Amino acid sequence: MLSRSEENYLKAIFHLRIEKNSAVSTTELAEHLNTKPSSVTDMLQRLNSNKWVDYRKYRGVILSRNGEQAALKIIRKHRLWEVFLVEHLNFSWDEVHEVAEQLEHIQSEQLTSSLDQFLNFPKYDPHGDPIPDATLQLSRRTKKLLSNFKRKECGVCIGVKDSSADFLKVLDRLSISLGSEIQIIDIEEFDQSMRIAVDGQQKYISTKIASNLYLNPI
Amino acid sequence: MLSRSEENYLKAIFHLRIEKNSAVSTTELAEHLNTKPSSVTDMLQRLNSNKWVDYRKYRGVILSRNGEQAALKIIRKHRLWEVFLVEHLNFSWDEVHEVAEQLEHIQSEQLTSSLDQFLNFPKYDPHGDPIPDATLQLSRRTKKLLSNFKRKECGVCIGVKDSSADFLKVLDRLSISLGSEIQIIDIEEFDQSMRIAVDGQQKYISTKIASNLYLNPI
DNA sequence: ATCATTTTTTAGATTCATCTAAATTTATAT
DNA sequence: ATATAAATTTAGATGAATCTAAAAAATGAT
Repeated sequence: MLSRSEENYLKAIFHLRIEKNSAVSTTELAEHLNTKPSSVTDMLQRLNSNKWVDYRKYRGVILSRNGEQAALKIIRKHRLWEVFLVEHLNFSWDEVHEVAEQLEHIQSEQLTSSLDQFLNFPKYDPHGDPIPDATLQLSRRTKKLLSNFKRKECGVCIGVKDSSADFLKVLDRLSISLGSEIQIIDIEEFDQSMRIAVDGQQKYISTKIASNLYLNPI
Repeated sequence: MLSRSEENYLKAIFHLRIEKNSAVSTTELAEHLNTKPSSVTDMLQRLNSNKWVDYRKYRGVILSRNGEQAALKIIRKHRLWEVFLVEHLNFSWDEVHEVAEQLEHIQSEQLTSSLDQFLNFPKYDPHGDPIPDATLQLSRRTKKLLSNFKRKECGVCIGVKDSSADFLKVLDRLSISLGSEIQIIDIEEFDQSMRIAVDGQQKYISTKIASNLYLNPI
């Protein structure tokens, strides 16, 4: 069985791999996990010899089939718990992450599947990220950063790229949440900042905000 | 902060202390925690130097004020999660323990108090054990083993002494659950086995069963 | 009160996950 | 192409939590 630490490594590799689409480097992992490159090397050697990852000295690491399945199981639990916390325990979307980081390590198939059922088999978590189903399949839908939209275009908010508490609080202040309908009214040539309508209400937003918000184009 | 292992020691000391009402010995702890006496000694020395327990060489251990509060917090979480699992995720009362053993270590005041509220501030868990409230106070009520009842006496089932899955399954088979009204019809002189009525239905039960079932006398 | 038995502690080793410092390999810039 | 910088790995150490084996203390039976 995987230790908690091994689980965290697999999850980190999974996430970094998606962001970059190439093998994940020791340093990246170390930064992501708040640890030192030398510790990462140690762990990668262990994970490699147990066939959870494919790791080559100096060349980075990718998940094996088993490692990917393991990572998906953890992500499934993480996101299901996030839904539970937000929908039933009144957590706000910037408060869930830390607790879900702990809950994702609970080992019980029965718990995971009952929770899934209790929540009515949700497909997306409170940040709009897809929840792997019981067979570990992920739903996919077109998502485009708001910053890539043009004047007059429209979309529904379906997720965030940066899910830091700071950013999520900004969105709360702008009354932007999952499902909000957003239309681009104008884009400032000078700095690419945008004037948008959120469910009809006009707002000004910076490029940084626009480049962290995912919309599903209408 | 306490490690998971330290938390388990404090909880074990708390439980064993209640059963015995005297200082808890190294060997008892080792048995309860499935570990070796020498490991227990090590841990007790650490817990002692951090003031979680009062431990004297060769004399056993009791919890300090802090240690007791810490133990109660863990027990509170354990029992709240048991209620959640049974009432909302359809776990049976013999399935909850193992999962609750994991969930009790999740660190989040907000989670504990929201869960408490979500469950409507339950006072007892699915085995009838009292749940410490937010101030860590335990409800108390008279409970008497069924084996100590006399002919004709009556009571309501409020808990079990042995909460092993095996015993709980026996109770399920006898349709005895928390809240069941039980009357002693007859006691066999020879072996103290009992004929009882459970919510009106007559059943035969062994002394061993009777001495593991708590009733609140009517 | 003494000795055998039981319990407990100490000493020393092991594994996991981490660290720092040094060595090595790869990448980059001229 | 080579030197310098950056990234990575290795070597050796540490602390938590455990173990086994040996030593020490407490208990209990005569």
